Parts: sequence; C-alpha cells; structure tokens
Amino acid sequence: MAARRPRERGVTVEDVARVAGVSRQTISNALNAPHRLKPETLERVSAVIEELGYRPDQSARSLRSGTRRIIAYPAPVDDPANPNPLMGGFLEAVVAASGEAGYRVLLVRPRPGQSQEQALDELIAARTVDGFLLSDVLRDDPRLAHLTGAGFPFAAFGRTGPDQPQSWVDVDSAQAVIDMVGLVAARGHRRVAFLASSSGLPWMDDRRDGFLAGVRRHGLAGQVYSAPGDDPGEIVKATRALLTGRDRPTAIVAGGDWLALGVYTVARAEGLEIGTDLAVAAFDDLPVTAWLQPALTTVRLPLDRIAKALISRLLQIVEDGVTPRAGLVLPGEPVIRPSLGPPDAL
Amino acid sequence: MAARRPRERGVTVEDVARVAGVSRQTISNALNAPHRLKPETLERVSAVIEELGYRPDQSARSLRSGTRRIIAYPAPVDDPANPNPLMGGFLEAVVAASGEAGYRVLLVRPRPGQSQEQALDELIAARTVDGFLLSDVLRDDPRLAHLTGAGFPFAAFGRTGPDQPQSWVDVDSAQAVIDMVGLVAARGHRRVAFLASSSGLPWMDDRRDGFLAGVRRHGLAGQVYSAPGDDPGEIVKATRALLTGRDRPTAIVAGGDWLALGVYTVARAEGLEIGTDLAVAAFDDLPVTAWLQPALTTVRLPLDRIAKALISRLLQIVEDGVTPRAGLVLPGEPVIRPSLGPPDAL
DNA sequence: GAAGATCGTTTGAACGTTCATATCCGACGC
DNA sequence: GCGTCGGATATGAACGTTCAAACGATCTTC
Repeated sequence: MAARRPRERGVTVEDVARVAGVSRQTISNALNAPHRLKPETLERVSAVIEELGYRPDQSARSLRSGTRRIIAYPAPVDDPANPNPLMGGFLEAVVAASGEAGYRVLLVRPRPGQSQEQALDELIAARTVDGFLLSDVLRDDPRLAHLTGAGFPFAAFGRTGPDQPQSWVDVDSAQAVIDMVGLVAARGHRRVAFLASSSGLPWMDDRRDGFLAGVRRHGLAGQVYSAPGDDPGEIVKATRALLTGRDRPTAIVAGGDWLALGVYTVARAEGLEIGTDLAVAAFDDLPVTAWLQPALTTVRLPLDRIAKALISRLLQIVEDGVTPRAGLVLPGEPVIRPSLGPPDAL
Repeated sequence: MAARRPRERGVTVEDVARVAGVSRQTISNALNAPHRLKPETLERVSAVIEELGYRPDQSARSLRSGTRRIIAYPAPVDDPANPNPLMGGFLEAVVAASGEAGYRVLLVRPRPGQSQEQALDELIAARTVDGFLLSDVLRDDPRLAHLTGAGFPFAAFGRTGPDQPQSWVDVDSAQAVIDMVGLVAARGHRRVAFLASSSGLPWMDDRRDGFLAGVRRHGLAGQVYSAPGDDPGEIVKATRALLTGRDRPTAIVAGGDWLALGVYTVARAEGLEIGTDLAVAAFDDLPVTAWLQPALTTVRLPLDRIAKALISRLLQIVEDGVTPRAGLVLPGEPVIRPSLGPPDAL
C-alpha cells in the first residue's frame, strides 16, 4: 500500500493578499462584500484572484461562517417496478435551481440498518448541510415531524402538517383532474372511471379526490378502481376488470402515466380503440409515453417551477430565517393529445 | 427581512471531553483510532459520545485533515427524448456504495455559461470534494484529460485513454452482444440486423462492433441500421425501413431497450408477431420494458457491481494513493425472455 | 478648527477538529 | 534502584477562512 500522497496545498487568501499587496480581509471582502472596496482596489484584487485561480477553501469558510452552501436531498428509494418520474426530471431541476443560488445538492440515503430520521440527525449533528429538500412526502411523514422538532430548515415537495413550517410546494393535482374530467364531460362522456394504484400516497389520493369532485360537478357516473400494487401484472388485472365489466366506462382517467400504460395494453387486447372507443387521460407526462399511439393526454408537473420555488423557500429559511406563512400550490399543466378523442367525440 | 437566527452551537469535542473527564484528543481517538484507547476508556467515552449525540463537525474535520468524505458526480444532462437509464439505477447504486464506505455524493452540474471543465476546477480549487465519479464517458472525454492533467482522483464508468489513469470500469458490451447473436444463430436465424441510434457514443459503438463480430463468427448475414436521433419518430422511421425493405431480417438486435420500443411499435403496425415472425433482443433492461408483450430479451447492466467497483477504485486512489494498473471489465447479464422466440424457433 | 461621522482597510481572534509532539505511568531488564 | 521502554492520554499548534473590532484618512458639521 503506497503512502497517502502529500497534502496538496492550494492557493490561500494569504497568497492572494501578498501578491495584491493588501490584507487578508480585503480579499475576503472582494468576494463576499465587494461594495466595501474602493472600485480600483476591487478591480486589482479581482485580477489577482483570477490570475492565481483562488477559491476559498469550502471547509474553512464553512467552519468559520457556519454556512455550508449544501442542501441535502434524501433520495427516494426507487422501486424498479414503479420508477419514480421525479428521480429524473425533478432531481435535475433541483440541481439546476440550487446551483444558480450557489448551493450544491448532497444526495443522501440511510445506511443499511439506519432509519430515515437517524440519517437526518447524522447530517444535522455533523453540520454537513444547511437544510433539507424532501420529496415524496407522505401524510404525517415522520421526517417532517423530526425536522420540525429539531428546528432544522427544510422545504417539502408535498404538504406539511398544520403545526409544521409551511415551507412546502405542491401541485394542485385535484384541480388538474377536475379540469380533465371537465374536458372528458365536454366530449360527451357520461360513464367515467378513475384508475388508481396502491393508495395511501397523498398525490394519488388528491388525484382521486379531484376525480370524484369532477364527476360530481359534471353530474357524471364515476367509479374508482384501484390496482393493489404498481407492477404491470396487477395494473393490467385491475384495468381488465374495469374494461370488461358491465357498464364499461367510455373514458378513463388514470392516476398516473404508468397506469395508463396498463390501459393501452388492455385496450389493445380487447380491441378497443383509444381516442374513439375509449378516451384516456393520465398524469405525470413521463418520457416513455412518447411511444404511445395515439399520444397520451396527461398533466405535466411544472418541475422547474417546483424546484425553483422549493429552493427559494428553503434558502429564505436558511439565509434569512424567514419561514413561509403558507404553502405554495402550483397548477398542473394539461397536455391535450389524441388519446382524449376529438372535441366532438361522441 | 428578519435577522439571521443566532448561530446554533452544536456539541463539540470539548463538551464530550469535559463530561467524560478526558482530553480532546482522547475523544478524537475514540472515533478515529479506537485501538489506541484502553478498552474501559473507550467504553466510557463511547457512552458519553452516544449520550450527548456528538458528531465531529464535518467542516472542522475536513479543514484539519484535508479529507472531505465527499465524492462529486457530474450529473449527465438528461435528454427527455432519451431518458438515461443510469440516472435512476446507477445513481442509486452509487449513493449506496459510497454510503457504505462513509462517503457522500455531491451532485454537480455546470452553471449556465460554465464549461464542464470549469465546473470541475471550481470544486477542486475550493477543495469541496475528494474525487470525481464520471459516467457517460465519451471517447477522448475532455473531463478525463482535465482531471488527469490536474492530477485529481477520479473513476470512470467507461474506458479512459491509454495515457490516463486506468481507474475505469466498463461493461463488456461487445461480448454480451456476441453472445446474444449466438443465441439468435442457435435459433436458426440467418438474416439479422442491428438497430443503432445516434452513433459516436462509445457504448453504442461497442454494441455494434459486438454485433458485427457475432455475425462474422456465426456466418450470418448482418446489417446495421442507424436512427439519426433518439426520439421515437426517428427510431420508428429507421425501424420501418429495416422491416419493410427487401430481405427482411428475421431477428433484430437493438442497441438499447429504448430502440426496441420502436421495433415493437413497427412490428405491431406491420402485423409481425414478435417471438415468432421476428426475434428481438436489446440492451439495458429498462423498467419500462416490463410492459412489453411478449417480454423483451435484453442484457442487464450489473449496476450494483459497477458502482461498488468504481467507488472502491476511486477510494483506493483517494485514501491510499494507489492507481489501478488496468481497467475492470464486467460482463453484462443476459436476460432471456420470450421475445427471442423458443429455442427451436425456425 | 475640533468633534464627530463615514469610508476603506487592517488586525487579532475564533470556528472545531486532528496532527505532531510531549508527558505521564507502570512494567521490565539488569 | 535506576534507566528504558511502550502504551495511554494530554497539550500546543495548525488547517484557512470570516467575524468583530480597531484603525487611519477623508469628509461633515457647527
């Protein structure tokens, strides 16, 4: 085993100060409070900084200032049977949004045998991060309670409890589905079904509630079917029951694009033509659906806006100590495609 | 704007030392070199550490010791038209593997207007991370040259150049495709085609080369078709040309599951039954393919093993200064499913 | 023209840890 | 009984930065 190679020493503030002929603190100010410097000094110092390629040592800066410029994102455990659409697009958006604010994203997950809360505590106690960004927030999510108890900054994609910081952002799933049901009703459909998967997930519940509100408002006959799980077999089974029973619905609103894949599969097997025999709408706008024929009507999550809002709220807590007074609800973006059928379908 | 809230002071090494009735260094040793303590001291100290919930401040530790316990992973830019299968599974595996080694993963990406190399330099200069984990490595990837030039530790999923550290891990794509062609040949197929997408990507080239080697070895008639891009329209167009031309192949090896989706789409439109009229094999084992009927034969990437090997190699460089003498090639795992047809197909 | 206010810059200290070295203490050899 | 060794613990210094306060110079004010 070779020896650990010698510690490479980088450019320090002293080096820059010496070359620029000013003091340490002036260098520090040039970076952190440039308005305090005389313009000509700033220019000279900046040139030297640039020339030497100086960047403040992140550890030293953190140690002294108490700010880490790092946000932790507990990665949701990705079930291969139900790939989380967020994992791709949302994470991207979060990294981009925090990058623009000068923060970086630390991806964390509990070690084997460690609870979620313990993992959070470890990061808090070691003062590794400034705050947490949570997604896939459940009702009464223990992580929220834990962070609230610890008084540690966080922002959540998904609603928090009434006695918790309202630093959340969520999509108005219910309204989006209500609107979708409206479009379905406008196309003359009377018997409509909602296809859900493993319930208990707040967003699925919201979407289902939106459906129920929608059918009530439009006076439609609406039924809810739930697949017991997320894998294709179970979804197909539930969908088949839905499409082969008595009073087959003429339109299906799926709780997610993943479920819509099941509808396409069963419809094809049953000889039903989507867009004419059966209107289909879903939620999420997963990239895979680009393959579906006819193209799937769905609701796109404004992931960029969500990420920006979350980061903005989190940093307001971290940097200014200001906790938002209310959550932020963003609209889903309906994407109308042929699966819904033409406006004058029936 | 409310005032920044008062700096919360955590438990420090001094606090623990006072309570345990020993010195600072003994606490430090209890965590970093427990063998140096008398067993009874260790036990007593550990109890106090536990009781007070002490964790060394990460910044202070890093500043003094020079090790950050953070690995940077430049997130590949995810093209929605071609969702990167790695983004999900690979990232997960990387986080898990580095977590077990006591490291965390920092997700980075260039700020707008910043080059990839500049983003790396920033992290190096600010001493934010101990090393880099790269994926989606291109031939002559500028990041490799840059890190090699800087002498900074990295490990790469994908081969590096001959004059660069051999700290890479890769999948033996060529061999996996050769084997797949062998299976196809064993089923009696003589006219076989390879479906590729936008070339220039090393893994796609490897897979194509494997195909060519396979058809040569088995004396088959093999042709290569390339879709100009990765979006469904282009893939479908290329696939249709392939399946409607003269001397239609009886088997298709796709360079990726994403491309196989096109084959299924076109085959259905053309009335070809997959598994009987047409054998199909692909690569990647994406979760979506669980929906395909008949199930898709493919090659699974051993993401867990890859991630473990990469982390292990990277940490050997970081911690011991040992650079691997040669790259590591791992086999792909063939997953035989009905799309290939029965063993005695033709 | 002296006292104060303002601006730009410098200085000493502190953040919390680990490194390098020193000290203590009992065991051992002769 | 004295020196030596070695294991266990303690002490001073250092990592590189920013904070808090001080400083000197210039500008106001009456």
